[in-house]
Amino acid sequence: MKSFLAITKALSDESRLRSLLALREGELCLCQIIALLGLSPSTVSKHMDILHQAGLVQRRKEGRWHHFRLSGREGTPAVRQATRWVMQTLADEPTIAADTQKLCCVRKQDLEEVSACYRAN
Amino acid sequence: MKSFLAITKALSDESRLRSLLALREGELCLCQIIALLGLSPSTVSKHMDILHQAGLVQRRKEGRWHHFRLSGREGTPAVRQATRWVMQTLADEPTIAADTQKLCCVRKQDLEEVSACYRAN
DNA sequence: GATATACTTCGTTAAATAACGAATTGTTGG
DNA sequence: CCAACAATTCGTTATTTAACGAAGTATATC
Repeated sequence: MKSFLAITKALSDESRLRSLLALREGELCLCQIIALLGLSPSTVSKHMDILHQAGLVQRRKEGRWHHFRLSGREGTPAVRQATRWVMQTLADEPTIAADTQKLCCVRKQDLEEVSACYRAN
Repeated sequence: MKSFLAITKALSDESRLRSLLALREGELCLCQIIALLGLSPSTVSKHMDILHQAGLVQRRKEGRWHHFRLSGREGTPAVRQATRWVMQTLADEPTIAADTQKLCCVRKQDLEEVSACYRAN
């Protein structure tokens, strides 16, 4: 029950849903998610921690950069089913379509560039 | 997005999850759910309203009694998928098993009896 | 029609949550 | 070693949310 509630609570925030959907196309660095959401680093870090605690995403550290990806096979059955549900239901949302656009640009940049960009704001 | 968030928010509270699971075996009257959860009528009424707004449950009024049931075929695809997920994942939870026991008794009583019981507290 | 009763609405309070910036941690490169 | 920097932790603030009881609404029964 507790772990199930961790999942539903993780899914009940728009920024976290957008982050999850953003990972559809593959791994992203925290700085890229910060650029996408336009929120402060501390806030985004917390969001990703909540998704990780719930088991919805996996993390990988490579030097200064922290990468996140969907749990996929590593997830529990509940997580896998939840992920399928979220992806299928939200894929056609306007917000998500816009994010996909934006991500397309973000992915082409160096990570250095991306973080320099949000530091400028 | 808004309607999806309505679902995830509705699912991110233990009392509401217990209520949903309780409806697995069929329709229940509000007073029966009050008896199950042991919360005040106003609180339970609010919980059921949140589940209804999210489309997860349907309501039916029969005189003084308000009955609730799972949306089933009446639900959107997102609702149906969410419901399957919840049911499959939580079916074996100890809390839910205990609720099932309790419900077994509650269902045998008259609705009159049931509400008299929580009014006593 | 009056009374009891099932539920809802409203106002209040306490706890959880999202957001931020400042300070801190850990890593890379000079 | 030190400066730059990606990310986290911490403390604060504003908003949301769960819970309750009191008052209101609607329905059955006398």
